[in-house]
Amino acid sequence: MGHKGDIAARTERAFAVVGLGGAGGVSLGASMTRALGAVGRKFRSLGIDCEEGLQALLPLVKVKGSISRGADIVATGGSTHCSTVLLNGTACRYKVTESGRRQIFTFQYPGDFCDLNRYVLAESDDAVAALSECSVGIIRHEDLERITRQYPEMGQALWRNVMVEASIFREWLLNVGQRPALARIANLICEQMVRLDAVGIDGTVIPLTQVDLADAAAVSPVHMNRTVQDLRELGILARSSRYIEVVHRDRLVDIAKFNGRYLNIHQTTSPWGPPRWMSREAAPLH
Amino acid sequence: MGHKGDIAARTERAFAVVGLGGAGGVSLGASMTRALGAVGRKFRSLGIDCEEGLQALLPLVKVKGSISRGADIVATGGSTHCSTVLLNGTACRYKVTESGRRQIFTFQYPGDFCDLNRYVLAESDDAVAALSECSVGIIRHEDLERITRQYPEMGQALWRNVMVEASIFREWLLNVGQRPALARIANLICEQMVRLDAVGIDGTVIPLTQVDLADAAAVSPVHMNRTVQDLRELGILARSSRYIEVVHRDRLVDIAKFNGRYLNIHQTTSPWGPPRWMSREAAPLH
DNA sequence: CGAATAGTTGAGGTGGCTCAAATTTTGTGG
DNA sequence: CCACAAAATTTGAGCCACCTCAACTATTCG
Repeated sequence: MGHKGDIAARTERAFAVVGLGGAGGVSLGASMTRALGAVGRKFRSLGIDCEEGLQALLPLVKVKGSISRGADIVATGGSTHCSTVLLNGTACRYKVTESGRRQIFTFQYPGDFCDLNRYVLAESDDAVAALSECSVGIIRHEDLERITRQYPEMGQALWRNVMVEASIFREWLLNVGQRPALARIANLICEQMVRLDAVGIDGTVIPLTQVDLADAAAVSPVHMNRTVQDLRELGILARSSRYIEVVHRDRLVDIAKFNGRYLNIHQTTSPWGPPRWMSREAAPLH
Repeated sequence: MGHKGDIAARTERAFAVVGLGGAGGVSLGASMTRALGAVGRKFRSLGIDCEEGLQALLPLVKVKGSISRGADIVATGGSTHCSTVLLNGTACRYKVTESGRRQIFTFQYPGDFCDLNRYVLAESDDAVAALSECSVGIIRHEDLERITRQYPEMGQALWRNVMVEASIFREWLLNVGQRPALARIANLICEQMVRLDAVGIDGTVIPLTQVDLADAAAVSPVHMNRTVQDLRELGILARSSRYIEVVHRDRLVDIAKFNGRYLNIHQTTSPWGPPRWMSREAAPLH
């Protein structure tokens, strides 16, 4: 308990000092600290408690700048010498068919790596687009290499990160392939709640439009809209525009029959209580 | 050219000698050599040319035995101290919804690792089932660890393997989410052709039933059947039972608008000519 | 040769799609 | 702060790709 907060605090402090060297103004410094803090939280959600490694890694993240909604953060294509981290905002990984239809593979939140696959594979045919104003950082592959050599736990975290991503793809495939629209959409929303909470963002407010969700759930925007309205009438979602607001978590989890084990989240930074979402036939606690 | 065959030959020799110690009878020995050879071909398809590493790895693969169609090779659940390799037969990775619907995530062929994710993640909620009589081998995680420490290239190969798997999941999600049944099924079949060829198995004969394919493409068995019949009438598939036989590769690739880049296959063991499937808007060759 | 599995066929139903237009919300420049 | 443009959401209507159910046939295997 005290332990968690402890590490978080030390992590942020480390950044304020090392990352910015005390040079920036108050406002920039604060936002930077918060931004890099997301990376720290992400690592913690992966079950890594290697403060030293984190302190070594984070100063190597160079803030690259801001990208506006609709623009690509990472484009299709060949290898690069560095990888991208989302520091602020919401993004999505996607691909487009020959006939122009877009499928979103995963949503990305602060702390998420955008193109770790390129670190290994060089060639990649998917892209990452900003779904809101985003700020991103980059880290050079050689730096990443050095860190993982020096702090094996950090390398493990990256492995886990990749594995969890793959696990998300599989769950989505199950979701899109086998569940009817309502359950499918409910599942999708549940996942976003949990993942947002895991990096310390309030999961009841999901920063995605209905159109974004439609491309993720593989339903038409029209049908997404109708389903959202159904969920509102059930008292589960709130009447909000440009984002989804969950007002009745439990009932949503119930409709979805959601089980978040596939996310492999180890610890939660969420101040919104214990991870109830794991409830369903989850942990062998007693 | 000569190079390829060279390595393959040496690999097989290494096995016959090291793996079996010259102890087994002719028939068992030969099938063993062939089985482990698949693992070698798999590594080569990943673009790894580390013969030493392979020679070190392969003797550590213990043949575990035979599993019959329908049975699970790897069940849902917690961590193990070893990973499983498919040596012979066809398998699939899958998961089932709360309402009993099955989604297949990928098909697996000789040489494929079944549960590399458990090496990293401990917990995994998907399973691997045999789709034919399968023989599998196991390798202990500590051995894997030693090998990858000693031969970094081998570790790279495992990374790549995981990344390519994830890439397949994404493509399938695009496929299931955004393409109509005919194109979807054509894509699916194209992928199997290419992947089989890549490990030296004739890709024109795909060892999958229509039911298996249906659970992968997320269409009902009835609709799969009707689509297969359509493809037959187009002269693309042959009239065959319990497997799919492709008689007109190019036309299938054309219907699918298939582009196999996402498979990241580096070299091909296939004696059936150059990888034409890569043709479509593929490499910047000239 | 029977039992099981895989494939085939017909008929009827529907979940979700497309098209198209209206309305609301948000962002932008003046 | 307003007016306009752009983006997001909403609504209605018609339709069709694919589904389910159910029975029948062909194949495989013990």
